[in-house]
Amino acid sequence: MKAIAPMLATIGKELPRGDGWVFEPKYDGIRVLAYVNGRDVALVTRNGLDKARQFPEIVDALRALEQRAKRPLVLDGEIVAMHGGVPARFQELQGRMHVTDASAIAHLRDASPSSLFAFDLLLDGKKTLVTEPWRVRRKHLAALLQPPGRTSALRLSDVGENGEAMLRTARRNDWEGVIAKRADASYEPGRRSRDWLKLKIEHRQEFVVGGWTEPRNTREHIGAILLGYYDSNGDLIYAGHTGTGFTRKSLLEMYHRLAKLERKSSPFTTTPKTNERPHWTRPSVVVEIKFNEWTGDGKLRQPVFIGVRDDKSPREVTHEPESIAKPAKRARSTTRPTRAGTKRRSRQPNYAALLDALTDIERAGGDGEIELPEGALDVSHLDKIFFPETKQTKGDLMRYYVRVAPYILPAIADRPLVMKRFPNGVASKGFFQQRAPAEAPDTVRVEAVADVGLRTQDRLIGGDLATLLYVVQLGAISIDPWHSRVQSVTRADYSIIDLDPGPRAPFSRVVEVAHAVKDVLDELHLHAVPKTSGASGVHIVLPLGRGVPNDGARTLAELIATMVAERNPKIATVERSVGLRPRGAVYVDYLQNIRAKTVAGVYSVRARPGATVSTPLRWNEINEQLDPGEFTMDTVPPRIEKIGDLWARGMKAPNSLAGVLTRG
DNA sequence: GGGGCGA
DNA sequence: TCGCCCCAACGCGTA
DNA sequence: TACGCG
Ligand SMILES: [Mn+2]
Ligand SMILES: [Mn+2]
Repeated sequence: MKAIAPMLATIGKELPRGDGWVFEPKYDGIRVLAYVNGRDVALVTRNGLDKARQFPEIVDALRALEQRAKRPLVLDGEIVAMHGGVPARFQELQGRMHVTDASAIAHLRDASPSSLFAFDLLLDGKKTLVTEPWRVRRKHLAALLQPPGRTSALRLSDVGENGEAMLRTARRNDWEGVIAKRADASYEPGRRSRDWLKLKIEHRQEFVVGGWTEPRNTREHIGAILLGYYDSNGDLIYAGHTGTGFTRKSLLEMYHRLAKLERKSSPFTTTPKTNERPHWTRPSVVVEIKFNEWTGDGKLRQPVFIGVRDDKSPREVTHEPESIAKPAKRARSTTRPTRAGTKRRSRQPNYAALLDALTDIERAGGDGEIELPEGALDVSHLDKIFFPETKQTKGDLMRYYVRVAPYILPAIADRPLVMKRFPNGVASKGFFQQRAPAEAPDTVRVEAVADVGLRTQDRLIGGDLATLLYVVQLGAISIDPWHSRVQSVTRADYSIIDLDPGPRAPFSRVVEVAHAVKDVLDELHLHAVPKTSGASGVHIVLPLGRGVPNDGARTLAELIATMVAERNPKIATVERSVGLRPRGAVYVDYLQNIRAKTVAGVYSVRARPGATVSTPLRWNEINEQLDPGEFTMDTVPPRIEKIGDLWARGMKAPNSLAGVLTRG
């Protein structure tokens, strides 16, 4: 098949007036022409690269189309990352653009699926459609893709006649913009035509990277990349620099990419002055940049790195004219001045005084400093609502952990902590953090913990009050400790049977399975502490002696879990495939007993409405009346006062594994 | 929540 | 000074 | 060796 160059759009400055225009979303992905015949599928980018290998699901869909149509086809469209069944932003495609490893491609196909949104048809069998008006081509395309697939990797692009409405939808859904097309226009391969208008609602375009600057402080590899575009004389004009928008990974990738291209002299016609020491490169990497506006002197305001584009050649990168975007409005600041907190002195942890100090700080504006046995700790935003349903604040959470400190601290002593942080409360999205922040005060315990490979990673280690309250200050709601201690991360000191109710399993089913576990434990002469998970499950935890490797803990849990599942196949399963589990069964998960895996620790609050707590139980409390929702931040401290620390009591004596082993 | 970064 | 952005990633069982 | 799972 002969290669065709795609038709290109001109930047539109306003919505075109008059009839005869149609409007499509500006899909935010990779523009490709799809060549399909009985033998082959090619997905050719504007740069002439074939991306078929990277997007097998699209190739399969096109093959299936060819099987039905039984004729060669050439489609024009955009490869778009899909997120929850709807088109996502270009960033989501990043991970797939450059992958060449076959197994990685196969994995990504499901992990981050993509679709080809077809918006034009250039060849239909022997019939060339490029000279036909858009209207006719669209009709052929729609007929070809009948019925329109909604879940497939090949979809018909949206189109509408109402430009205003399409633009509103675009703004609401955070699209990049809208493409206006003349309904009676033919397809002009390779031309940037005025019959297609690109209406951009945000400032975004490609730039050529001409170098990078040294990082400052704790930043790694690269401070900022230096950006430019070509003017009509072929001069590379410096347009600004940006260091935001990178993940740790994309920053490292950019560094590797640029380091290979380093050269002595600046590629810019006029060498820019940079804040940090510059490194110059051959101008061959093209990046997509989002920015607020062009400044008066032709620089970018607030540029943000979006991704690398290898589907555009550097020479194509020019200063694109303004479209219909307006500079984003500055959001009003919501922070308020900080106030000095109450300072108190104590060598011993004086819990009552600490509770008072936290209350004072919360009432006095939320920010302050507390005095702990390990030293001072800054806290802030204690008045922020973390649990909207119950109106409990970050201060409430911190006071809870102070109250249970005598019980939770020994339980997490020497254990690496994984944080799931919710700086804005349970209603907003949280994020995991493994690494100890570089800026952690030296009152908190940070240690270099051996990784799986030959490296180490700085992690927070539990056991003291400063570290506990520091992670809460960072927005961690639950406390998630490793099953092993820093002294010996390869050896677990407890083994966990994790009862996870399936979607249709009531809590009473969990109770039944917990009983079944208890029966097996009794038979094997093992003892364990049951606790609510704080969510909808139960954890049953067996203390181990020293010297049990992680896989020993797993094997023990596996043995018990398997026996439980075999004896109670209707209500308990160890089947890992969700689809194969019996309806309403409880998943008896023994696979949490693995290095660096965590379950919510004992006495940990969970990031769920109601601030429920993972609470140790007496076996006789596990009955039909048990309601895990009763154990909350408010009810657990008085419960401990009343019945004591069931965890410490139950975990004191390690199990003897002799009986288990002799059993075969 | 807090640091790096841009402006 | 403010606004924006990032902040993880793997071993296992099954086929 | 790949895929789904937590
Ligand atoms: Mn669980
Ligand atoms: Mn689980």
